[in-house]
Amino acid sequence: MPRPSTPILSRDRIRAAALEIIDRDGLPGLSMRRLAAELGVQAPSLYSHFATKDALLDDVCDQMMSTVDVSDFQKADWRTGIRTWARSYRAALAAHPNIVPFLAGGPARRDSALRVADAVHGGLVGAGWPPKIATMIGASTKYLVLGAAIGSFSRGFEDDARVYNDRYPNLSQAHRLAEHADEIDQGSFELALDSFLNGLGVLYDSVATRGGTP
Amino acid sequence: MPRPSTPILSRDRIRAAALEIIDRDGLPGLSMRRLAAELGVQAPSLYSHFATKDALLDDVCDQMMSTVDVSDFQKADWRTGIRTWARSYRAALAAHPNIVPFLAGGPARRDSALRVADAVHGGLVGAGWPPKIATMIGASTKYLVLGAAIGSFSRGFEDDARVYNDRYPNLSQAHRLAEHADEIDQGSFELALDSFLNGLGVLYDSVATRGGTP
DNA sequence: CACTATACCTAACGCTGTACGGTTTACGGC
DNA sequence: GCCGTAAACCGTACAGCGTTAGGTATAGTG
Repeated sequence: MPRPSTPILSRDRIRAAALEIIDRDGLPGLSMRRLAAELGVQAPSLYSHFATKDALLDDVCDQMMSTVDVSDFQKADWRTGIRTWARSYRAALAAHPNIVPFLAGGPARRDSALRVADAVHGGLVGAGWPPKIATMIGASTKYLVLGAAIGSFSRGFEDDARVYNDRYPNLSQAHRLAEHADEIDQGSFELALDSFLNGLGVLYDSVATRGGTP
Repeated sequence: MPRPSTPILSRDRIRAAALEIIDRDGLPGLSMRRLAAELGVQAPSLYSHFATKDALLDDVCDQMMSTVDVSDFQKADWRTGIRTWARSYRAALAAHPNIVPFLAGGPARRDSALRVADAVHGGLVGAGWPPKIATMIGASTKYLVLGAAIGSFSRGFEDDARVYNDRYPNLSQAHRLAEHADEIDQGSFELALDSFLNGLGVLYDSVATRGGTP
């Protein structure tokens, strides 16, 4: 079966199938053969559309990042800009947590990542932050989002209460974390974001160079 | 060459060699065969000491986490407790950044991780934080540290200035980030930690149940 | 001195990413 | 309408992966 009359594959279809497998079976569950099988095709055929597996994963990540919203840096004050950015960023990663370890490792040279970095830095400097600090605020926020996406805190604990009772008296309730994992993870993220922004507010008053939107 | 008169391998030696390879060649650079070769041994021999590769990596992580310092939760106020914990945590990860994606993915059921979680939660509750918020503070801090360790912000940018100038005006200086990567990453982490703690201070005054060390 | 557990070995299985070359079809130019 | 080229599949194959099974000689134990 050589070249088919209407193409079976397309970059979009491959991307979508790959993301589906990753969501369902985890990052190690994705192999080129399994992906190909799911698409009704042989593994090497995928290489007509993507140079390597990593290139495919890069593309999947790029697609995810395109939903990150940095528009508030131009429409609102810097706090709202950061908040909207961070929340949409986290939401994008939380929707596909299994790919985050790959995404986090890769460089920021992808187009969509640069688009975001540009908007963030521009927004902060425009609001009066010194460039050096603006860079660090961008980095800090990224840390928070990546960390929240990669290390679902609550899911790390066993459900079995007996593990904790004897030796870790302060963790006597830890086995119940898993039940409310999502709420706790989300609450922790919001707490961190709020506290971070509050703390930045104090700094802003002492270093901002011109009166942007405080 | 069957059983040697004096053992060639030991869990310690294997762990150390594995970490060395990971630091030098990255996480994908570690294979059981290469590790064995470096130890002057055949790959299956390693399975006399570790059940699987993941078990070995778990052990490496556990060893790294043993240097995390939570003693200030008992010796000082909660801010200092968090600060010392977060800094030693970050330092432990920054010393071996290549293993962080694995470490972050794994569960928190390892002994050293539970020891830390217990001390953190106990320290915060003891200082007057409501248990629910104490949990979230622990999670938030972990997010920050993991994110800072996994996503070295500055290293994500190309050195080539031309990449940015045309399309990303706000990133005109981005190519110089790599030069000062370490300082910027450290500075960003400290900025986030400071702001986070400052923000928490405000919250503390309104929710703490008894007057710990404010 | 015999017995067993240990700590290495070799061989092999099924899996991985991917390079190669073959085959048929779709498409643009004459 | 024919032809050359590029595209999009196929099958085969290779090196390397984690891991299992079974062999062998030594160390330690009764």
